Amino acid sequence: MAGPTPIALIDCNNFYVSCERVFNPRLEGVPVLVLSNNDGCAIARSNEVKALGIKMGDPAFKLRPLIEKHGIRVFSSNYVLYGDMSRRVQEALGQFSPETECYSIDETFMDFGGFPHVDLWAYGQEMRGTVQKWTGIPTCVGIGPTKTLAKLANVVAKKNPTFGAVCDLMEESVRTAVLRAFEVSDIWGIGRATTTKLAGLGITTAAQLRDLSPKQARSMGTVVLERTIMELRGLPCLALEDVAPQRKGMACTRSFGRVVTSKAEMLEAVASHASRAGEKLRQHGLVAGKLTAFFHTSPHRDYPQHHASRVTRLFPMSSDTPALITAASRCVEAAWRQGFRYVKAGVLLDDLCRAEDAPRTLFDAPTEREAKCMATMDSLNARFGRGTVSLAATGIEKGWKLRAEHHSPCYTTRLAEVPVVRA
DNA sequence: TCTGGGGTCCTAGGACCC
DNA sequence: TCTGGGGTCCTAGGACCC
Repeated sequence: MAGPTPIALIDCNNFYVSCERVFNPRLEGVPVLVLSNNDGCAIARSNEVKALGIKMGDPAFKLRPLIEKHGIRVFSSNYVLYGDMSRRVQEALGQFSPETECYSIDETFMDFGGFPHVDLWAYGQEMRGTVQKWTGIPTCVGIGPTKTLAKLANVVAKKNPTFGAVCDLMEESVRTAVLRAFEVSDIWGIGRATTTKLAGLGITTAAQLRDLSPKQARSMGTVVLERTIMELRGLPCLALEDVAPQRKGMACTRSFGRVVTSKAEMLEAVASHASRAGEKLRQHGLVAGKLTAFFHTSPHRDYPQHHASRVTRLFPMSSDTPALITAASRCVEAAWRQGFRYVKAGVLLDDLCRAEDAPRTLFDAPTEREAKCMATMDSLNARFGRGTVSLAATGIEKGWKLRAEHHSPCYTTRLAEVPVVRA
């Protein structure tokens, strides 16, 4: 009888930092930090930066002294570049398994079943080598009988150099030894709240959690915790999803580059988010049935706080920018309260479905003309750059737009920014 | 001065029904 | 004194992830 199917997780090391380094080799060996949108906080750190004690999510303004002292190279996040590099990594991985699940921008689950005579550790190394050669991105590989164990193995491969960047936990005895030394808070699916609860039971290692009775887990947590325990025991509860499921919601939200206090500016900002949301819907061939607009003050400040949010149905379901802007503006008008210092706003879309599956109504006959108009706008913006054509409601000045002061070039997707090699 | 953005899943509780 | 039992559907909020 065949054993359990090995699942591999390949994860790019410090992905955003590695992307910047591919095109700027001088960043090799020096501390590099990538900031979130609005240059707000740390979201990717080179090993040198991690060694300085800088944590994920640390606010940038608090890091300024460290940045200067250690000459940390700082970048605004460049999602166009990272997205394109991710696509290239995926392409390189395709040849190593017929079944892969692109789990996030820098992680892929792969079914390693079906080649039982292959040394999985060596196979993992070969895969890493190929990705490195094709894209310049360094990776680590974790292998185990379940997704949770593959994730865990990947963390071990990253942290513990003795594994040589590939950690295979298919062997029960190796697994037990590793689980005993693995902190429960580092397990996939165990966050802060659960860690605290488990600590109350004296559970601090992965091995202890594995040995907790699923019944007890169910009573103190949820079915999610119960599944994690089964997965730690090597019994798969989470399937490899090689076809991406239909997405259920979509969000376009941004912090402002500065505080917003006027309704006129809020209407502009929310109209802009609605406009981007429309573009995203059309890109995916989707329509939405529900729209939420929200805005709020900064929870980190002492000012009077206000969180505003309104939901509205879209009927008929739509991806039409003017329709979304109208709905979003109504929400803002209804929720607006003067006298607060707002720092963030957004538009959320729910009840998504494919445009062709949307229920018809008696009154949505004229959509063809609108669809044509949107298609024309999208193609102009694709050809000449985002924002070439936009609705007046989204504003002209956009003084509230976010900051990005350390942006690297779009090396791989914008012709004018392709790197030039001089002889 | 200054703290991201975009997702998923699960549960409890209310409304409603027979 | 003393007010059923069992469904469904929906939503808000929590927890977690990258």
